[in-house]
Amino acid sequence: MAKQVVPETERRRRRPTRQGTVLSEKLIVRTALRMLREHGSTGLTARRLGAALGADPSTLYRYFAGLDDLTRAIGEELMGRALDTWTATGEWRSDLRALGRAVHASYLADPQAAVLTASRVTGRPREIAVDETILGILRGAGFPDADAVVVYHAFIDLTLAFAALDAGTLALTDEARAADEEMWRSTYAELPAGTHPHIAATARLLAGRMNHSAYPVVLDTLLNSAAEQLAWAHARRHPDPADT
Amino acid sequence: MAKQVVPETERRRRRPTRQGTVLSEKLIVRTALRMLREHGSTGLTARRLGAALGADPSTLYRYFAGLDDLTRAIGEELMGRALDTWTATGEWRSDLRALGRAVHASYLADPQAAVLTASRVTGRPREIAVDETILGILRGAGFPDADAVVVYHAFIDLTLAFAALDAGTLALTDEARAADEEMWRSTYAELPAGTHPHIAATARLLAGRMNHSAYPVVLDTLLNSAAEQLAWAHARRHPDPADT
DNA sequence: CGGTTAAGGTCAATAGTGTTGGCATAAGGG
DNA sequence: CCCTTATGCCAACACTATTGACCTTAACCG
Repeated sequence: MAKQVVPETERRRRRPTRQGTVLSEKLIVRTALRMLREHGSTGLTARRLGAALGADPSTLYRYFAGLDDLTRAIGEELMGRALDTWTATGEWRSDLRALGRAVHASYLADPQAAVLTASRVTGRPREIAVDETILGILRGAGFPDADAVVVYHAFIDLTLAFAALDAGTLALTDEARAADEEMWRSTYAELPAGTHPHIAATARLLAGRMNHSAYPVVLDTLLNSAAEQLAWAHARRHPDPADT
Repeated sequence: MAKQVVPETERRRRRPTRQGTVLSEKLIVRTALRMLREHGSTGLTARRLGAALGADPSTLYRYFAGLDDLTRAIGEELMGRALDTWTATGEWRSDLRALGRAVHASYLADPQAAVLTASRVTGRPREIAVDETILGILRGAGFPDADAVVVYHAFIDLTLAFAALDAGTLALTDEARAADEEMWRSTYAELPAGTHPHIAATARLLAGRMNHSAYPVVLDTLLNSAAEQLAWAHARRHPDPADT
């Protein structure tokens, strides 16, 4: 059984569960997100999700090919949320910055889910929509296709990579985070200047920095570099007589 | 049992296993890396590792507090390998670039292990050594402490984030990768120009790009930006009369 | 409406997982 | 050479994802 999953759009009969709830992909994904929030990034199990839905765990396999498939659907949901909070202004740089931050923020809003999904390509509609949007912004700004593709690649990978990394620290349980911070204080902050002069000298500054994400800083350097690249490409096509 | 683990340095008695092998932290970590390479990033299990070592699975708990602890030790091993392949030249930019690439390469050399460890801070000696080295390069180059900390933070997070992301695609089993690439061709490459004009227009270029890592490109933009920052900081302290 | 079909629910079972308490044996210090 | 105890093994527990068989009932067609 459960070999083939009926696509959500062709689903016809909706039999209520023994406990009364009527299932749907959306309900399952939303419940899964809640489970992740409540029980941590390893707390999403078929049994637990089934119990929360008032359904047998095996029922999930009528909607998803496996937990892996469900995971991709969760990622798609996060991408969709990011796209929904974003609006275009027409200025390519601020549009890209806003879009990157929206994706990053959307993942960080559900860190436990982000940990599971950020490094996976889903190939689902809203993810494709994000890609199309980014390429559209770049090409609309005048980037030659070859340059647009390079910037697009760096932009999307950078954003997802930081989403995964930053979500990782947020997703720790309170307990684990406390242990981590304690570890930090007891090792990094206490290193003797004799063996580790540079860490010792900057320990105070480090403590203030490491709590924040480096994503905004790196994103801006990428956008700056892209802007220069665009200027060159433009100059090459419309040479300024004063430059010769 | 297994509540407290004896530190490797204080280990005295080494009783051979029933099948003759003599255990050690190093041997366990190396064997774990092999298991990951052979069986994928989810293929490291206590039972399997025990079998490969010729020991009972529970014996592992005499060496590590849990599989989680073992995972951190694996990350530490990858960091150490990166540091071993790197040598300083004294030129801060090329040193940083080489170090970043060494870490990135070390993780990608064991992608399945990298997936498990790249987003975790171990706090172990060789990881700290890498941090100390980076800060040393930056401060030695003349970066004021505040700037050095910002660049350090961006540098290390960028490197680890891309290591995790890029390892993720490399770590897929041949089967899963084939499915992924097929998915890519059947969705992205086939999107009609009507609904997704920008992806359609650049599909060929994208296919060539997405196989490579965006890390080198982004790393260089970060180093360029840092160099400018350094020039400004330097100019502020030694104003050039010609600039006024 | 009434009959038929199969979607979509449940149940039970399989083969795996991390982890721990209890026990035994042999290594190495005194 | 004896004693202690570190370090190995065994058995058990409470989990996990997933599947095949079964059964109920929703929805379509005449």
